[in-house]
Amino acid sequence: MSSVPPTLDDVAREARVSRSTASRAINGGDRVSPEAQAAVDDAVARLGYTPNRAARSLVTRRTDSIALVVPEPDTLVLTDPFLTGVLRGVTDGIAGTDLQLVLLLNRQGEAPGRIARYLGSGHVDGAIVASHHRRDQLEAALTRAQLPAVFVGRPFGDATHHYVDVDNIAGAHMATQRLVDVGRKRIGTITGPLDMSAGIDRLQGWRETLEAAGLPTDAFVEGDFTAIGGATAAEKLLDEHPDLDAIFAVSDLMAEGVLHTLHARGLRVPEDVALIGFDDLGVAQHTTPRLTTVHNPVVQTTMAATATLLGLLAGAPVPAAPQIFRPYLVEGETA
Amino acid sequence: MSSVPPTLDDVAREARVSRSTASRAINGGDRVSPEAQAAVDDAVARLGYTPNRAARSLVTRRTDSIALVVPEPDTLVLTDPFLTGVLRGVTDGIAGTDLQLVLLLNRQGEAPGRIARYLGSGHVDGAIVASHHRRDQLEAALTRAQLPAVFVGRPFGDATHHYVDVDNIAGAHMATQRLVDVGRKRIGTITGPLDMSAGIDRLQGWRETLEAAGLPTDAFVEGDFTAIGGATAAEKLLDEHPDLDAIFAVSDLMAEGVLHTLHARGLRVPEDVALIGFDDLGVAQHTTPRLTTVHNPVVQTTMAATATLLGLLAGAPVPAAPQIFRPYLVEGETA
DNA sequence: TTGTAAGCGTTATCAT
DNA sequence: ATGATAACGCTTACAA
Repeated sequence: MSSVPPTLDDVAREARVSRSTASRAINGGDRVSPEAQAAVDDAVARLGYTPNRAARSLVTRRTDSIALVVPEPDTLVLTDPFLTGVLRGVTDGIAGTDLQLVLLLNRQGEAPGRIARYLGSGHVDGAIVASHHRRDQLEAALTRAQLPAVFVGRPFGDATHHYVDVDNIAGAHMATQRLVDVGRKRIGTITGPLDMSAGIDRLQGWRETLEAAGLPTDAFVEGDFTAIGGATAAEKLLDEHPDLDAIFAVSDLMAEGVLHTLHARGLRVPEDVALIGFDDLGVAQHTTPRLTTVHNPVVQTTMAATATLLGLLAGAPVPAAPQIFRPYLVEGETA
Repeated sequence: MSSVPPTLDDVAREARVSRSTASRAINGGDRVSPEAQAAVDDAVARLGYTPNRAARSLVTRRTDSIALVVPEPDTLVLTDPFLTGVLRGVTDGIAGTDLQLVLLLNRQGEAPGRIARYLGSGHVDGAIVASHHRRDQLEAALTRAQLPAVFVGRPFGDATHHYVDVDNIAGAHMATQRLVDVGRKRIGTITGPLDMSAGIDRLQGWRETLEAAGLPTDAFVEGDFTAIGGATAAEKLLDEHPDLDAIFAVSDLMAEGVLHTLHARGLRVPEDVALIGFDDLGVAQHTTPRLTTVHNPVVQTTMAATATLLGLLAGAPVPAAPQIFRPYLVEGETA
């Protein structure tokens, strides 16, 4: 009942072995006699011993923890189902391991660099990066720190970073093609942030599809992946292009906002304006009318990223190419 | 460009001072000459030095990190806006500090005790516990470990743990009273898990209000805070009590499920059955019709919990009583 | 198989 | 104000 936690020395004393033997018994038990092993196990149980990670990490140079980095300037993203999916993917991905998850979020009005500094100072063995913007200097920091890392979503720099992604271009193509197929001629889009690869790629998918169909590609407004942002962008888009008969909002949250704007303007969906979203992470099923969308396998994607990171940490050979997951169209009532 | 990170010794050498002086200069700079300070600052910048936390923590016996513990057996809670709010509250609460956040989630089908063990072994300086169930032995583990901790939501054991809470009884009262006020006579409830204090308290608030109004308190079914669970519970509730003219679902997610069930049965809301939820964390505004609910100030509550924890860590005097935040009714179209 | 001893990178104590 | 020096709790050669 002492106030200070027991140390390895205490265990060794209790088990009447040397500290080294105790250590060996505790870590896998290689080269320890059955008797010693039993004695140590006993002592550990009696004392309620649990190794001091700081001390261990000091000598092993491992921390047994990984970071989930979300360098998102907007705290509201926490509300985004995408992030929830990422979190889920990472926790599922490290289930069964002894790894701890350290959450590195950008903080309200905080000087940049804190995250980079943290990553650089050996407090974690590796990192999963999600919701990554072009401007944050994470990629450079990661390279500098030589920290094993896997991005969820294609990073920007030279192809030195590992990543896993959903095929955003294909997804945007599916969505846009659907609108073309149902006979829409004037198809606008509300993009994601254009400093994120998901934003860029989905815009590209939309544009290429329209070009292939011989339709105009001038109607787009940049959005921010939030519902309110989607509503606002829709106002702008409709003001500039009142003749639109379809909108592809590249996230369901934004599509929800668009729905709101369309409703406010008395436009019927899909009769007047067809609408299609992207993500299918729970939001689409709950809108009225139910949103047609493109399923984004985030959990799967993030689990793959985590698996890759674990491989990296284990010294596995570097995978040749990134894993790219395929999205698919989900029928709703809006397109 | 060496592969190993620079150590304090490197800095000291570079700055031409002793390691002790370097250390002092880095930590607050008490009792260091301006020259020495400058030299060290310079060296730190040149070398890109950042202290090794493990080493530091080994001697200071602090880890500069706190845990957010979510001992929730169901991984799906990650989707719950409540959790999102908690996460938000904690990150906001530690903004401006140097604290790191370690996320401790229950993992799919994992032996219990891992979290307790982790908390007990000095890897974090303190903990915020949310979504706590009676059965998990966290409280005991926390006491045993003498780890500073603050619960978000009243814990069960003897009153030894700090906590912050929303006044669930009052919130449930507001909701139920509203239903009474609009003339409903047969008011059922879908409770939260009854091994959680939020579940227990909201049920109590409902019951007391009905008793005071001279109405029956037999119509309740236990729910699980999820939308699907809410839908299922509503089926059961309506089967058992077809005469209900109002339902209080103690979370908006569950209320959403109830809405679905009512709709499926051709019951109009609020004409046939009035409905009121609890939380107001984004869900209520997006249902059709818009849900009447009770605002739950989670972010605020969790920030308070975090502030309390920081105080504890700083050795502040123990607050006499838990902070209890007050919910309030939010008008919608369903009651 | 076991134990001895040497660090891992910091901070803290105590002379100077 | 500064600098030796001794911990902190652990793992890991290396020797026995």
